[in-house]
Amino acid sequence: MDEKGRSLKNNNMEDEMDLKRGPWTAEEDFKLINYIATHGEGRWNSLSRCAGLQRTGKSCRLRWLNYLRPDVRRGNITLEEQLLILELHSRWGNRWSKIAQYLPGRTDNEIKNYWRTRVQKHAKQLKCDVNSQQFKDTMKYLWMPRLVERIQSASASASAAAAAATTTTGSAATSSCITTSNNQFMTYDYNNNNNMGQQFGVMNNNDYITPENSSVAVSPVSDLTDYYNAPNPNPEYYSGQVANSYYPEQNLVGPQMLPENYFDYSGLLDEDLPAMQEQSSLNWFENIDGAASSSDSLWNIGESDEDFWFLQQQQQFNNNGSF
DNA sequence: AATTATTCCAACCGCAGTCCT
DNA sequence: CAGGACTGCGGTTGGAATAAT
Repeated sequence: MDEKGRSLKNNNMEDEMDLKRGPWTAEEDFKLINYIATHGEGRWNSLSRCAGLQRTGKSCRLRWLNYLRPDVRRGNITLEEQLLILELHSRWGNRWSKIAQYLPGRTDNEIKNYWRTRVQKHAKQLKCDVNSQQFKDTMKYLWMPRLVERIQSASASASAAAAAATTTTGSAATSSCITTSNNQFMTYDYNNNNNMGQQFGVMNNNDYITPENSSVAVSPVSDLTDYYNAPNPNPEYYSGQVANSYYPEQNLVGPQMLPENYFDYSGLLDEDLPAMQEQSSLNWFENIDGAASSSDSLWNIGESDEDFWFLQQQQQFNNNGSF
């Protein structure tokens, strides 16, 4: 047995050597970092030997990728990251590495852990299977809109604070926009009290350029309120048929038909994702971190309140058969 | 304060696909 | 082309930390 009490199955020649398992020591980390700094990564088995580590190549690779790599982003998963994880998981399922590609600095392992510990926990609390339609609907119609609401709330607070700090006397923001690196944006219409009023959509950067012309902004854009309130140019945009084309695995007809102004991610297209990746970071995550820190995680801080709220909503759903 | 339960996450495993000789 | 080595992925485990009793 190893340090963690696991049985040591020898499935290749390397394991028959006296290789170390279990937690890495600082000395081992140091050796690995130094070696990679000099020689680069890859060829993990030989790397392990050459670096003087009594570890399998696999173990070295994992340690480097999940922990030691300089661009590994540590700390709580932000609200925005949670939102993206939920969205991408609904799209791709347990394709953790694929999902991780769109959360710069986050590892597949971390996302997988997040899903198992946080999301599955809530499915358990609701006494439903994490893969059930009920839970998927709950995520789509309750959690994700709720997350957007919280994100917008946090960004609105940040904007207000920033405005106060600069003693700017602009008009009151009635809506807020988070733009991403390319042409993704999330918006919440504060004139619409319906939680389902949030949307994901696509706009060109030409349409909205942030004050700093940065790739990202969390800023009041009251002048865009009309834009968001305007009838959608494509009426089918919100139709069940269109929704079904984005969520083909779900039969969104009848009682499961999407509510009007449902929480729509249709603007987040697969072909947009590589562009997001190219930006090397989803700056909107970075930008909102400070603002979101007070409500760091839906499932962390204030968790009991969220749980209560969530269970209430779920109960309502159970009573009414709809949200 | 002590004990028990729960949560979190680093590290492991087996498997499948790819690369190399 | 075959077979072994390597790499990457998703699933699982178990110990440390934290919360609840």
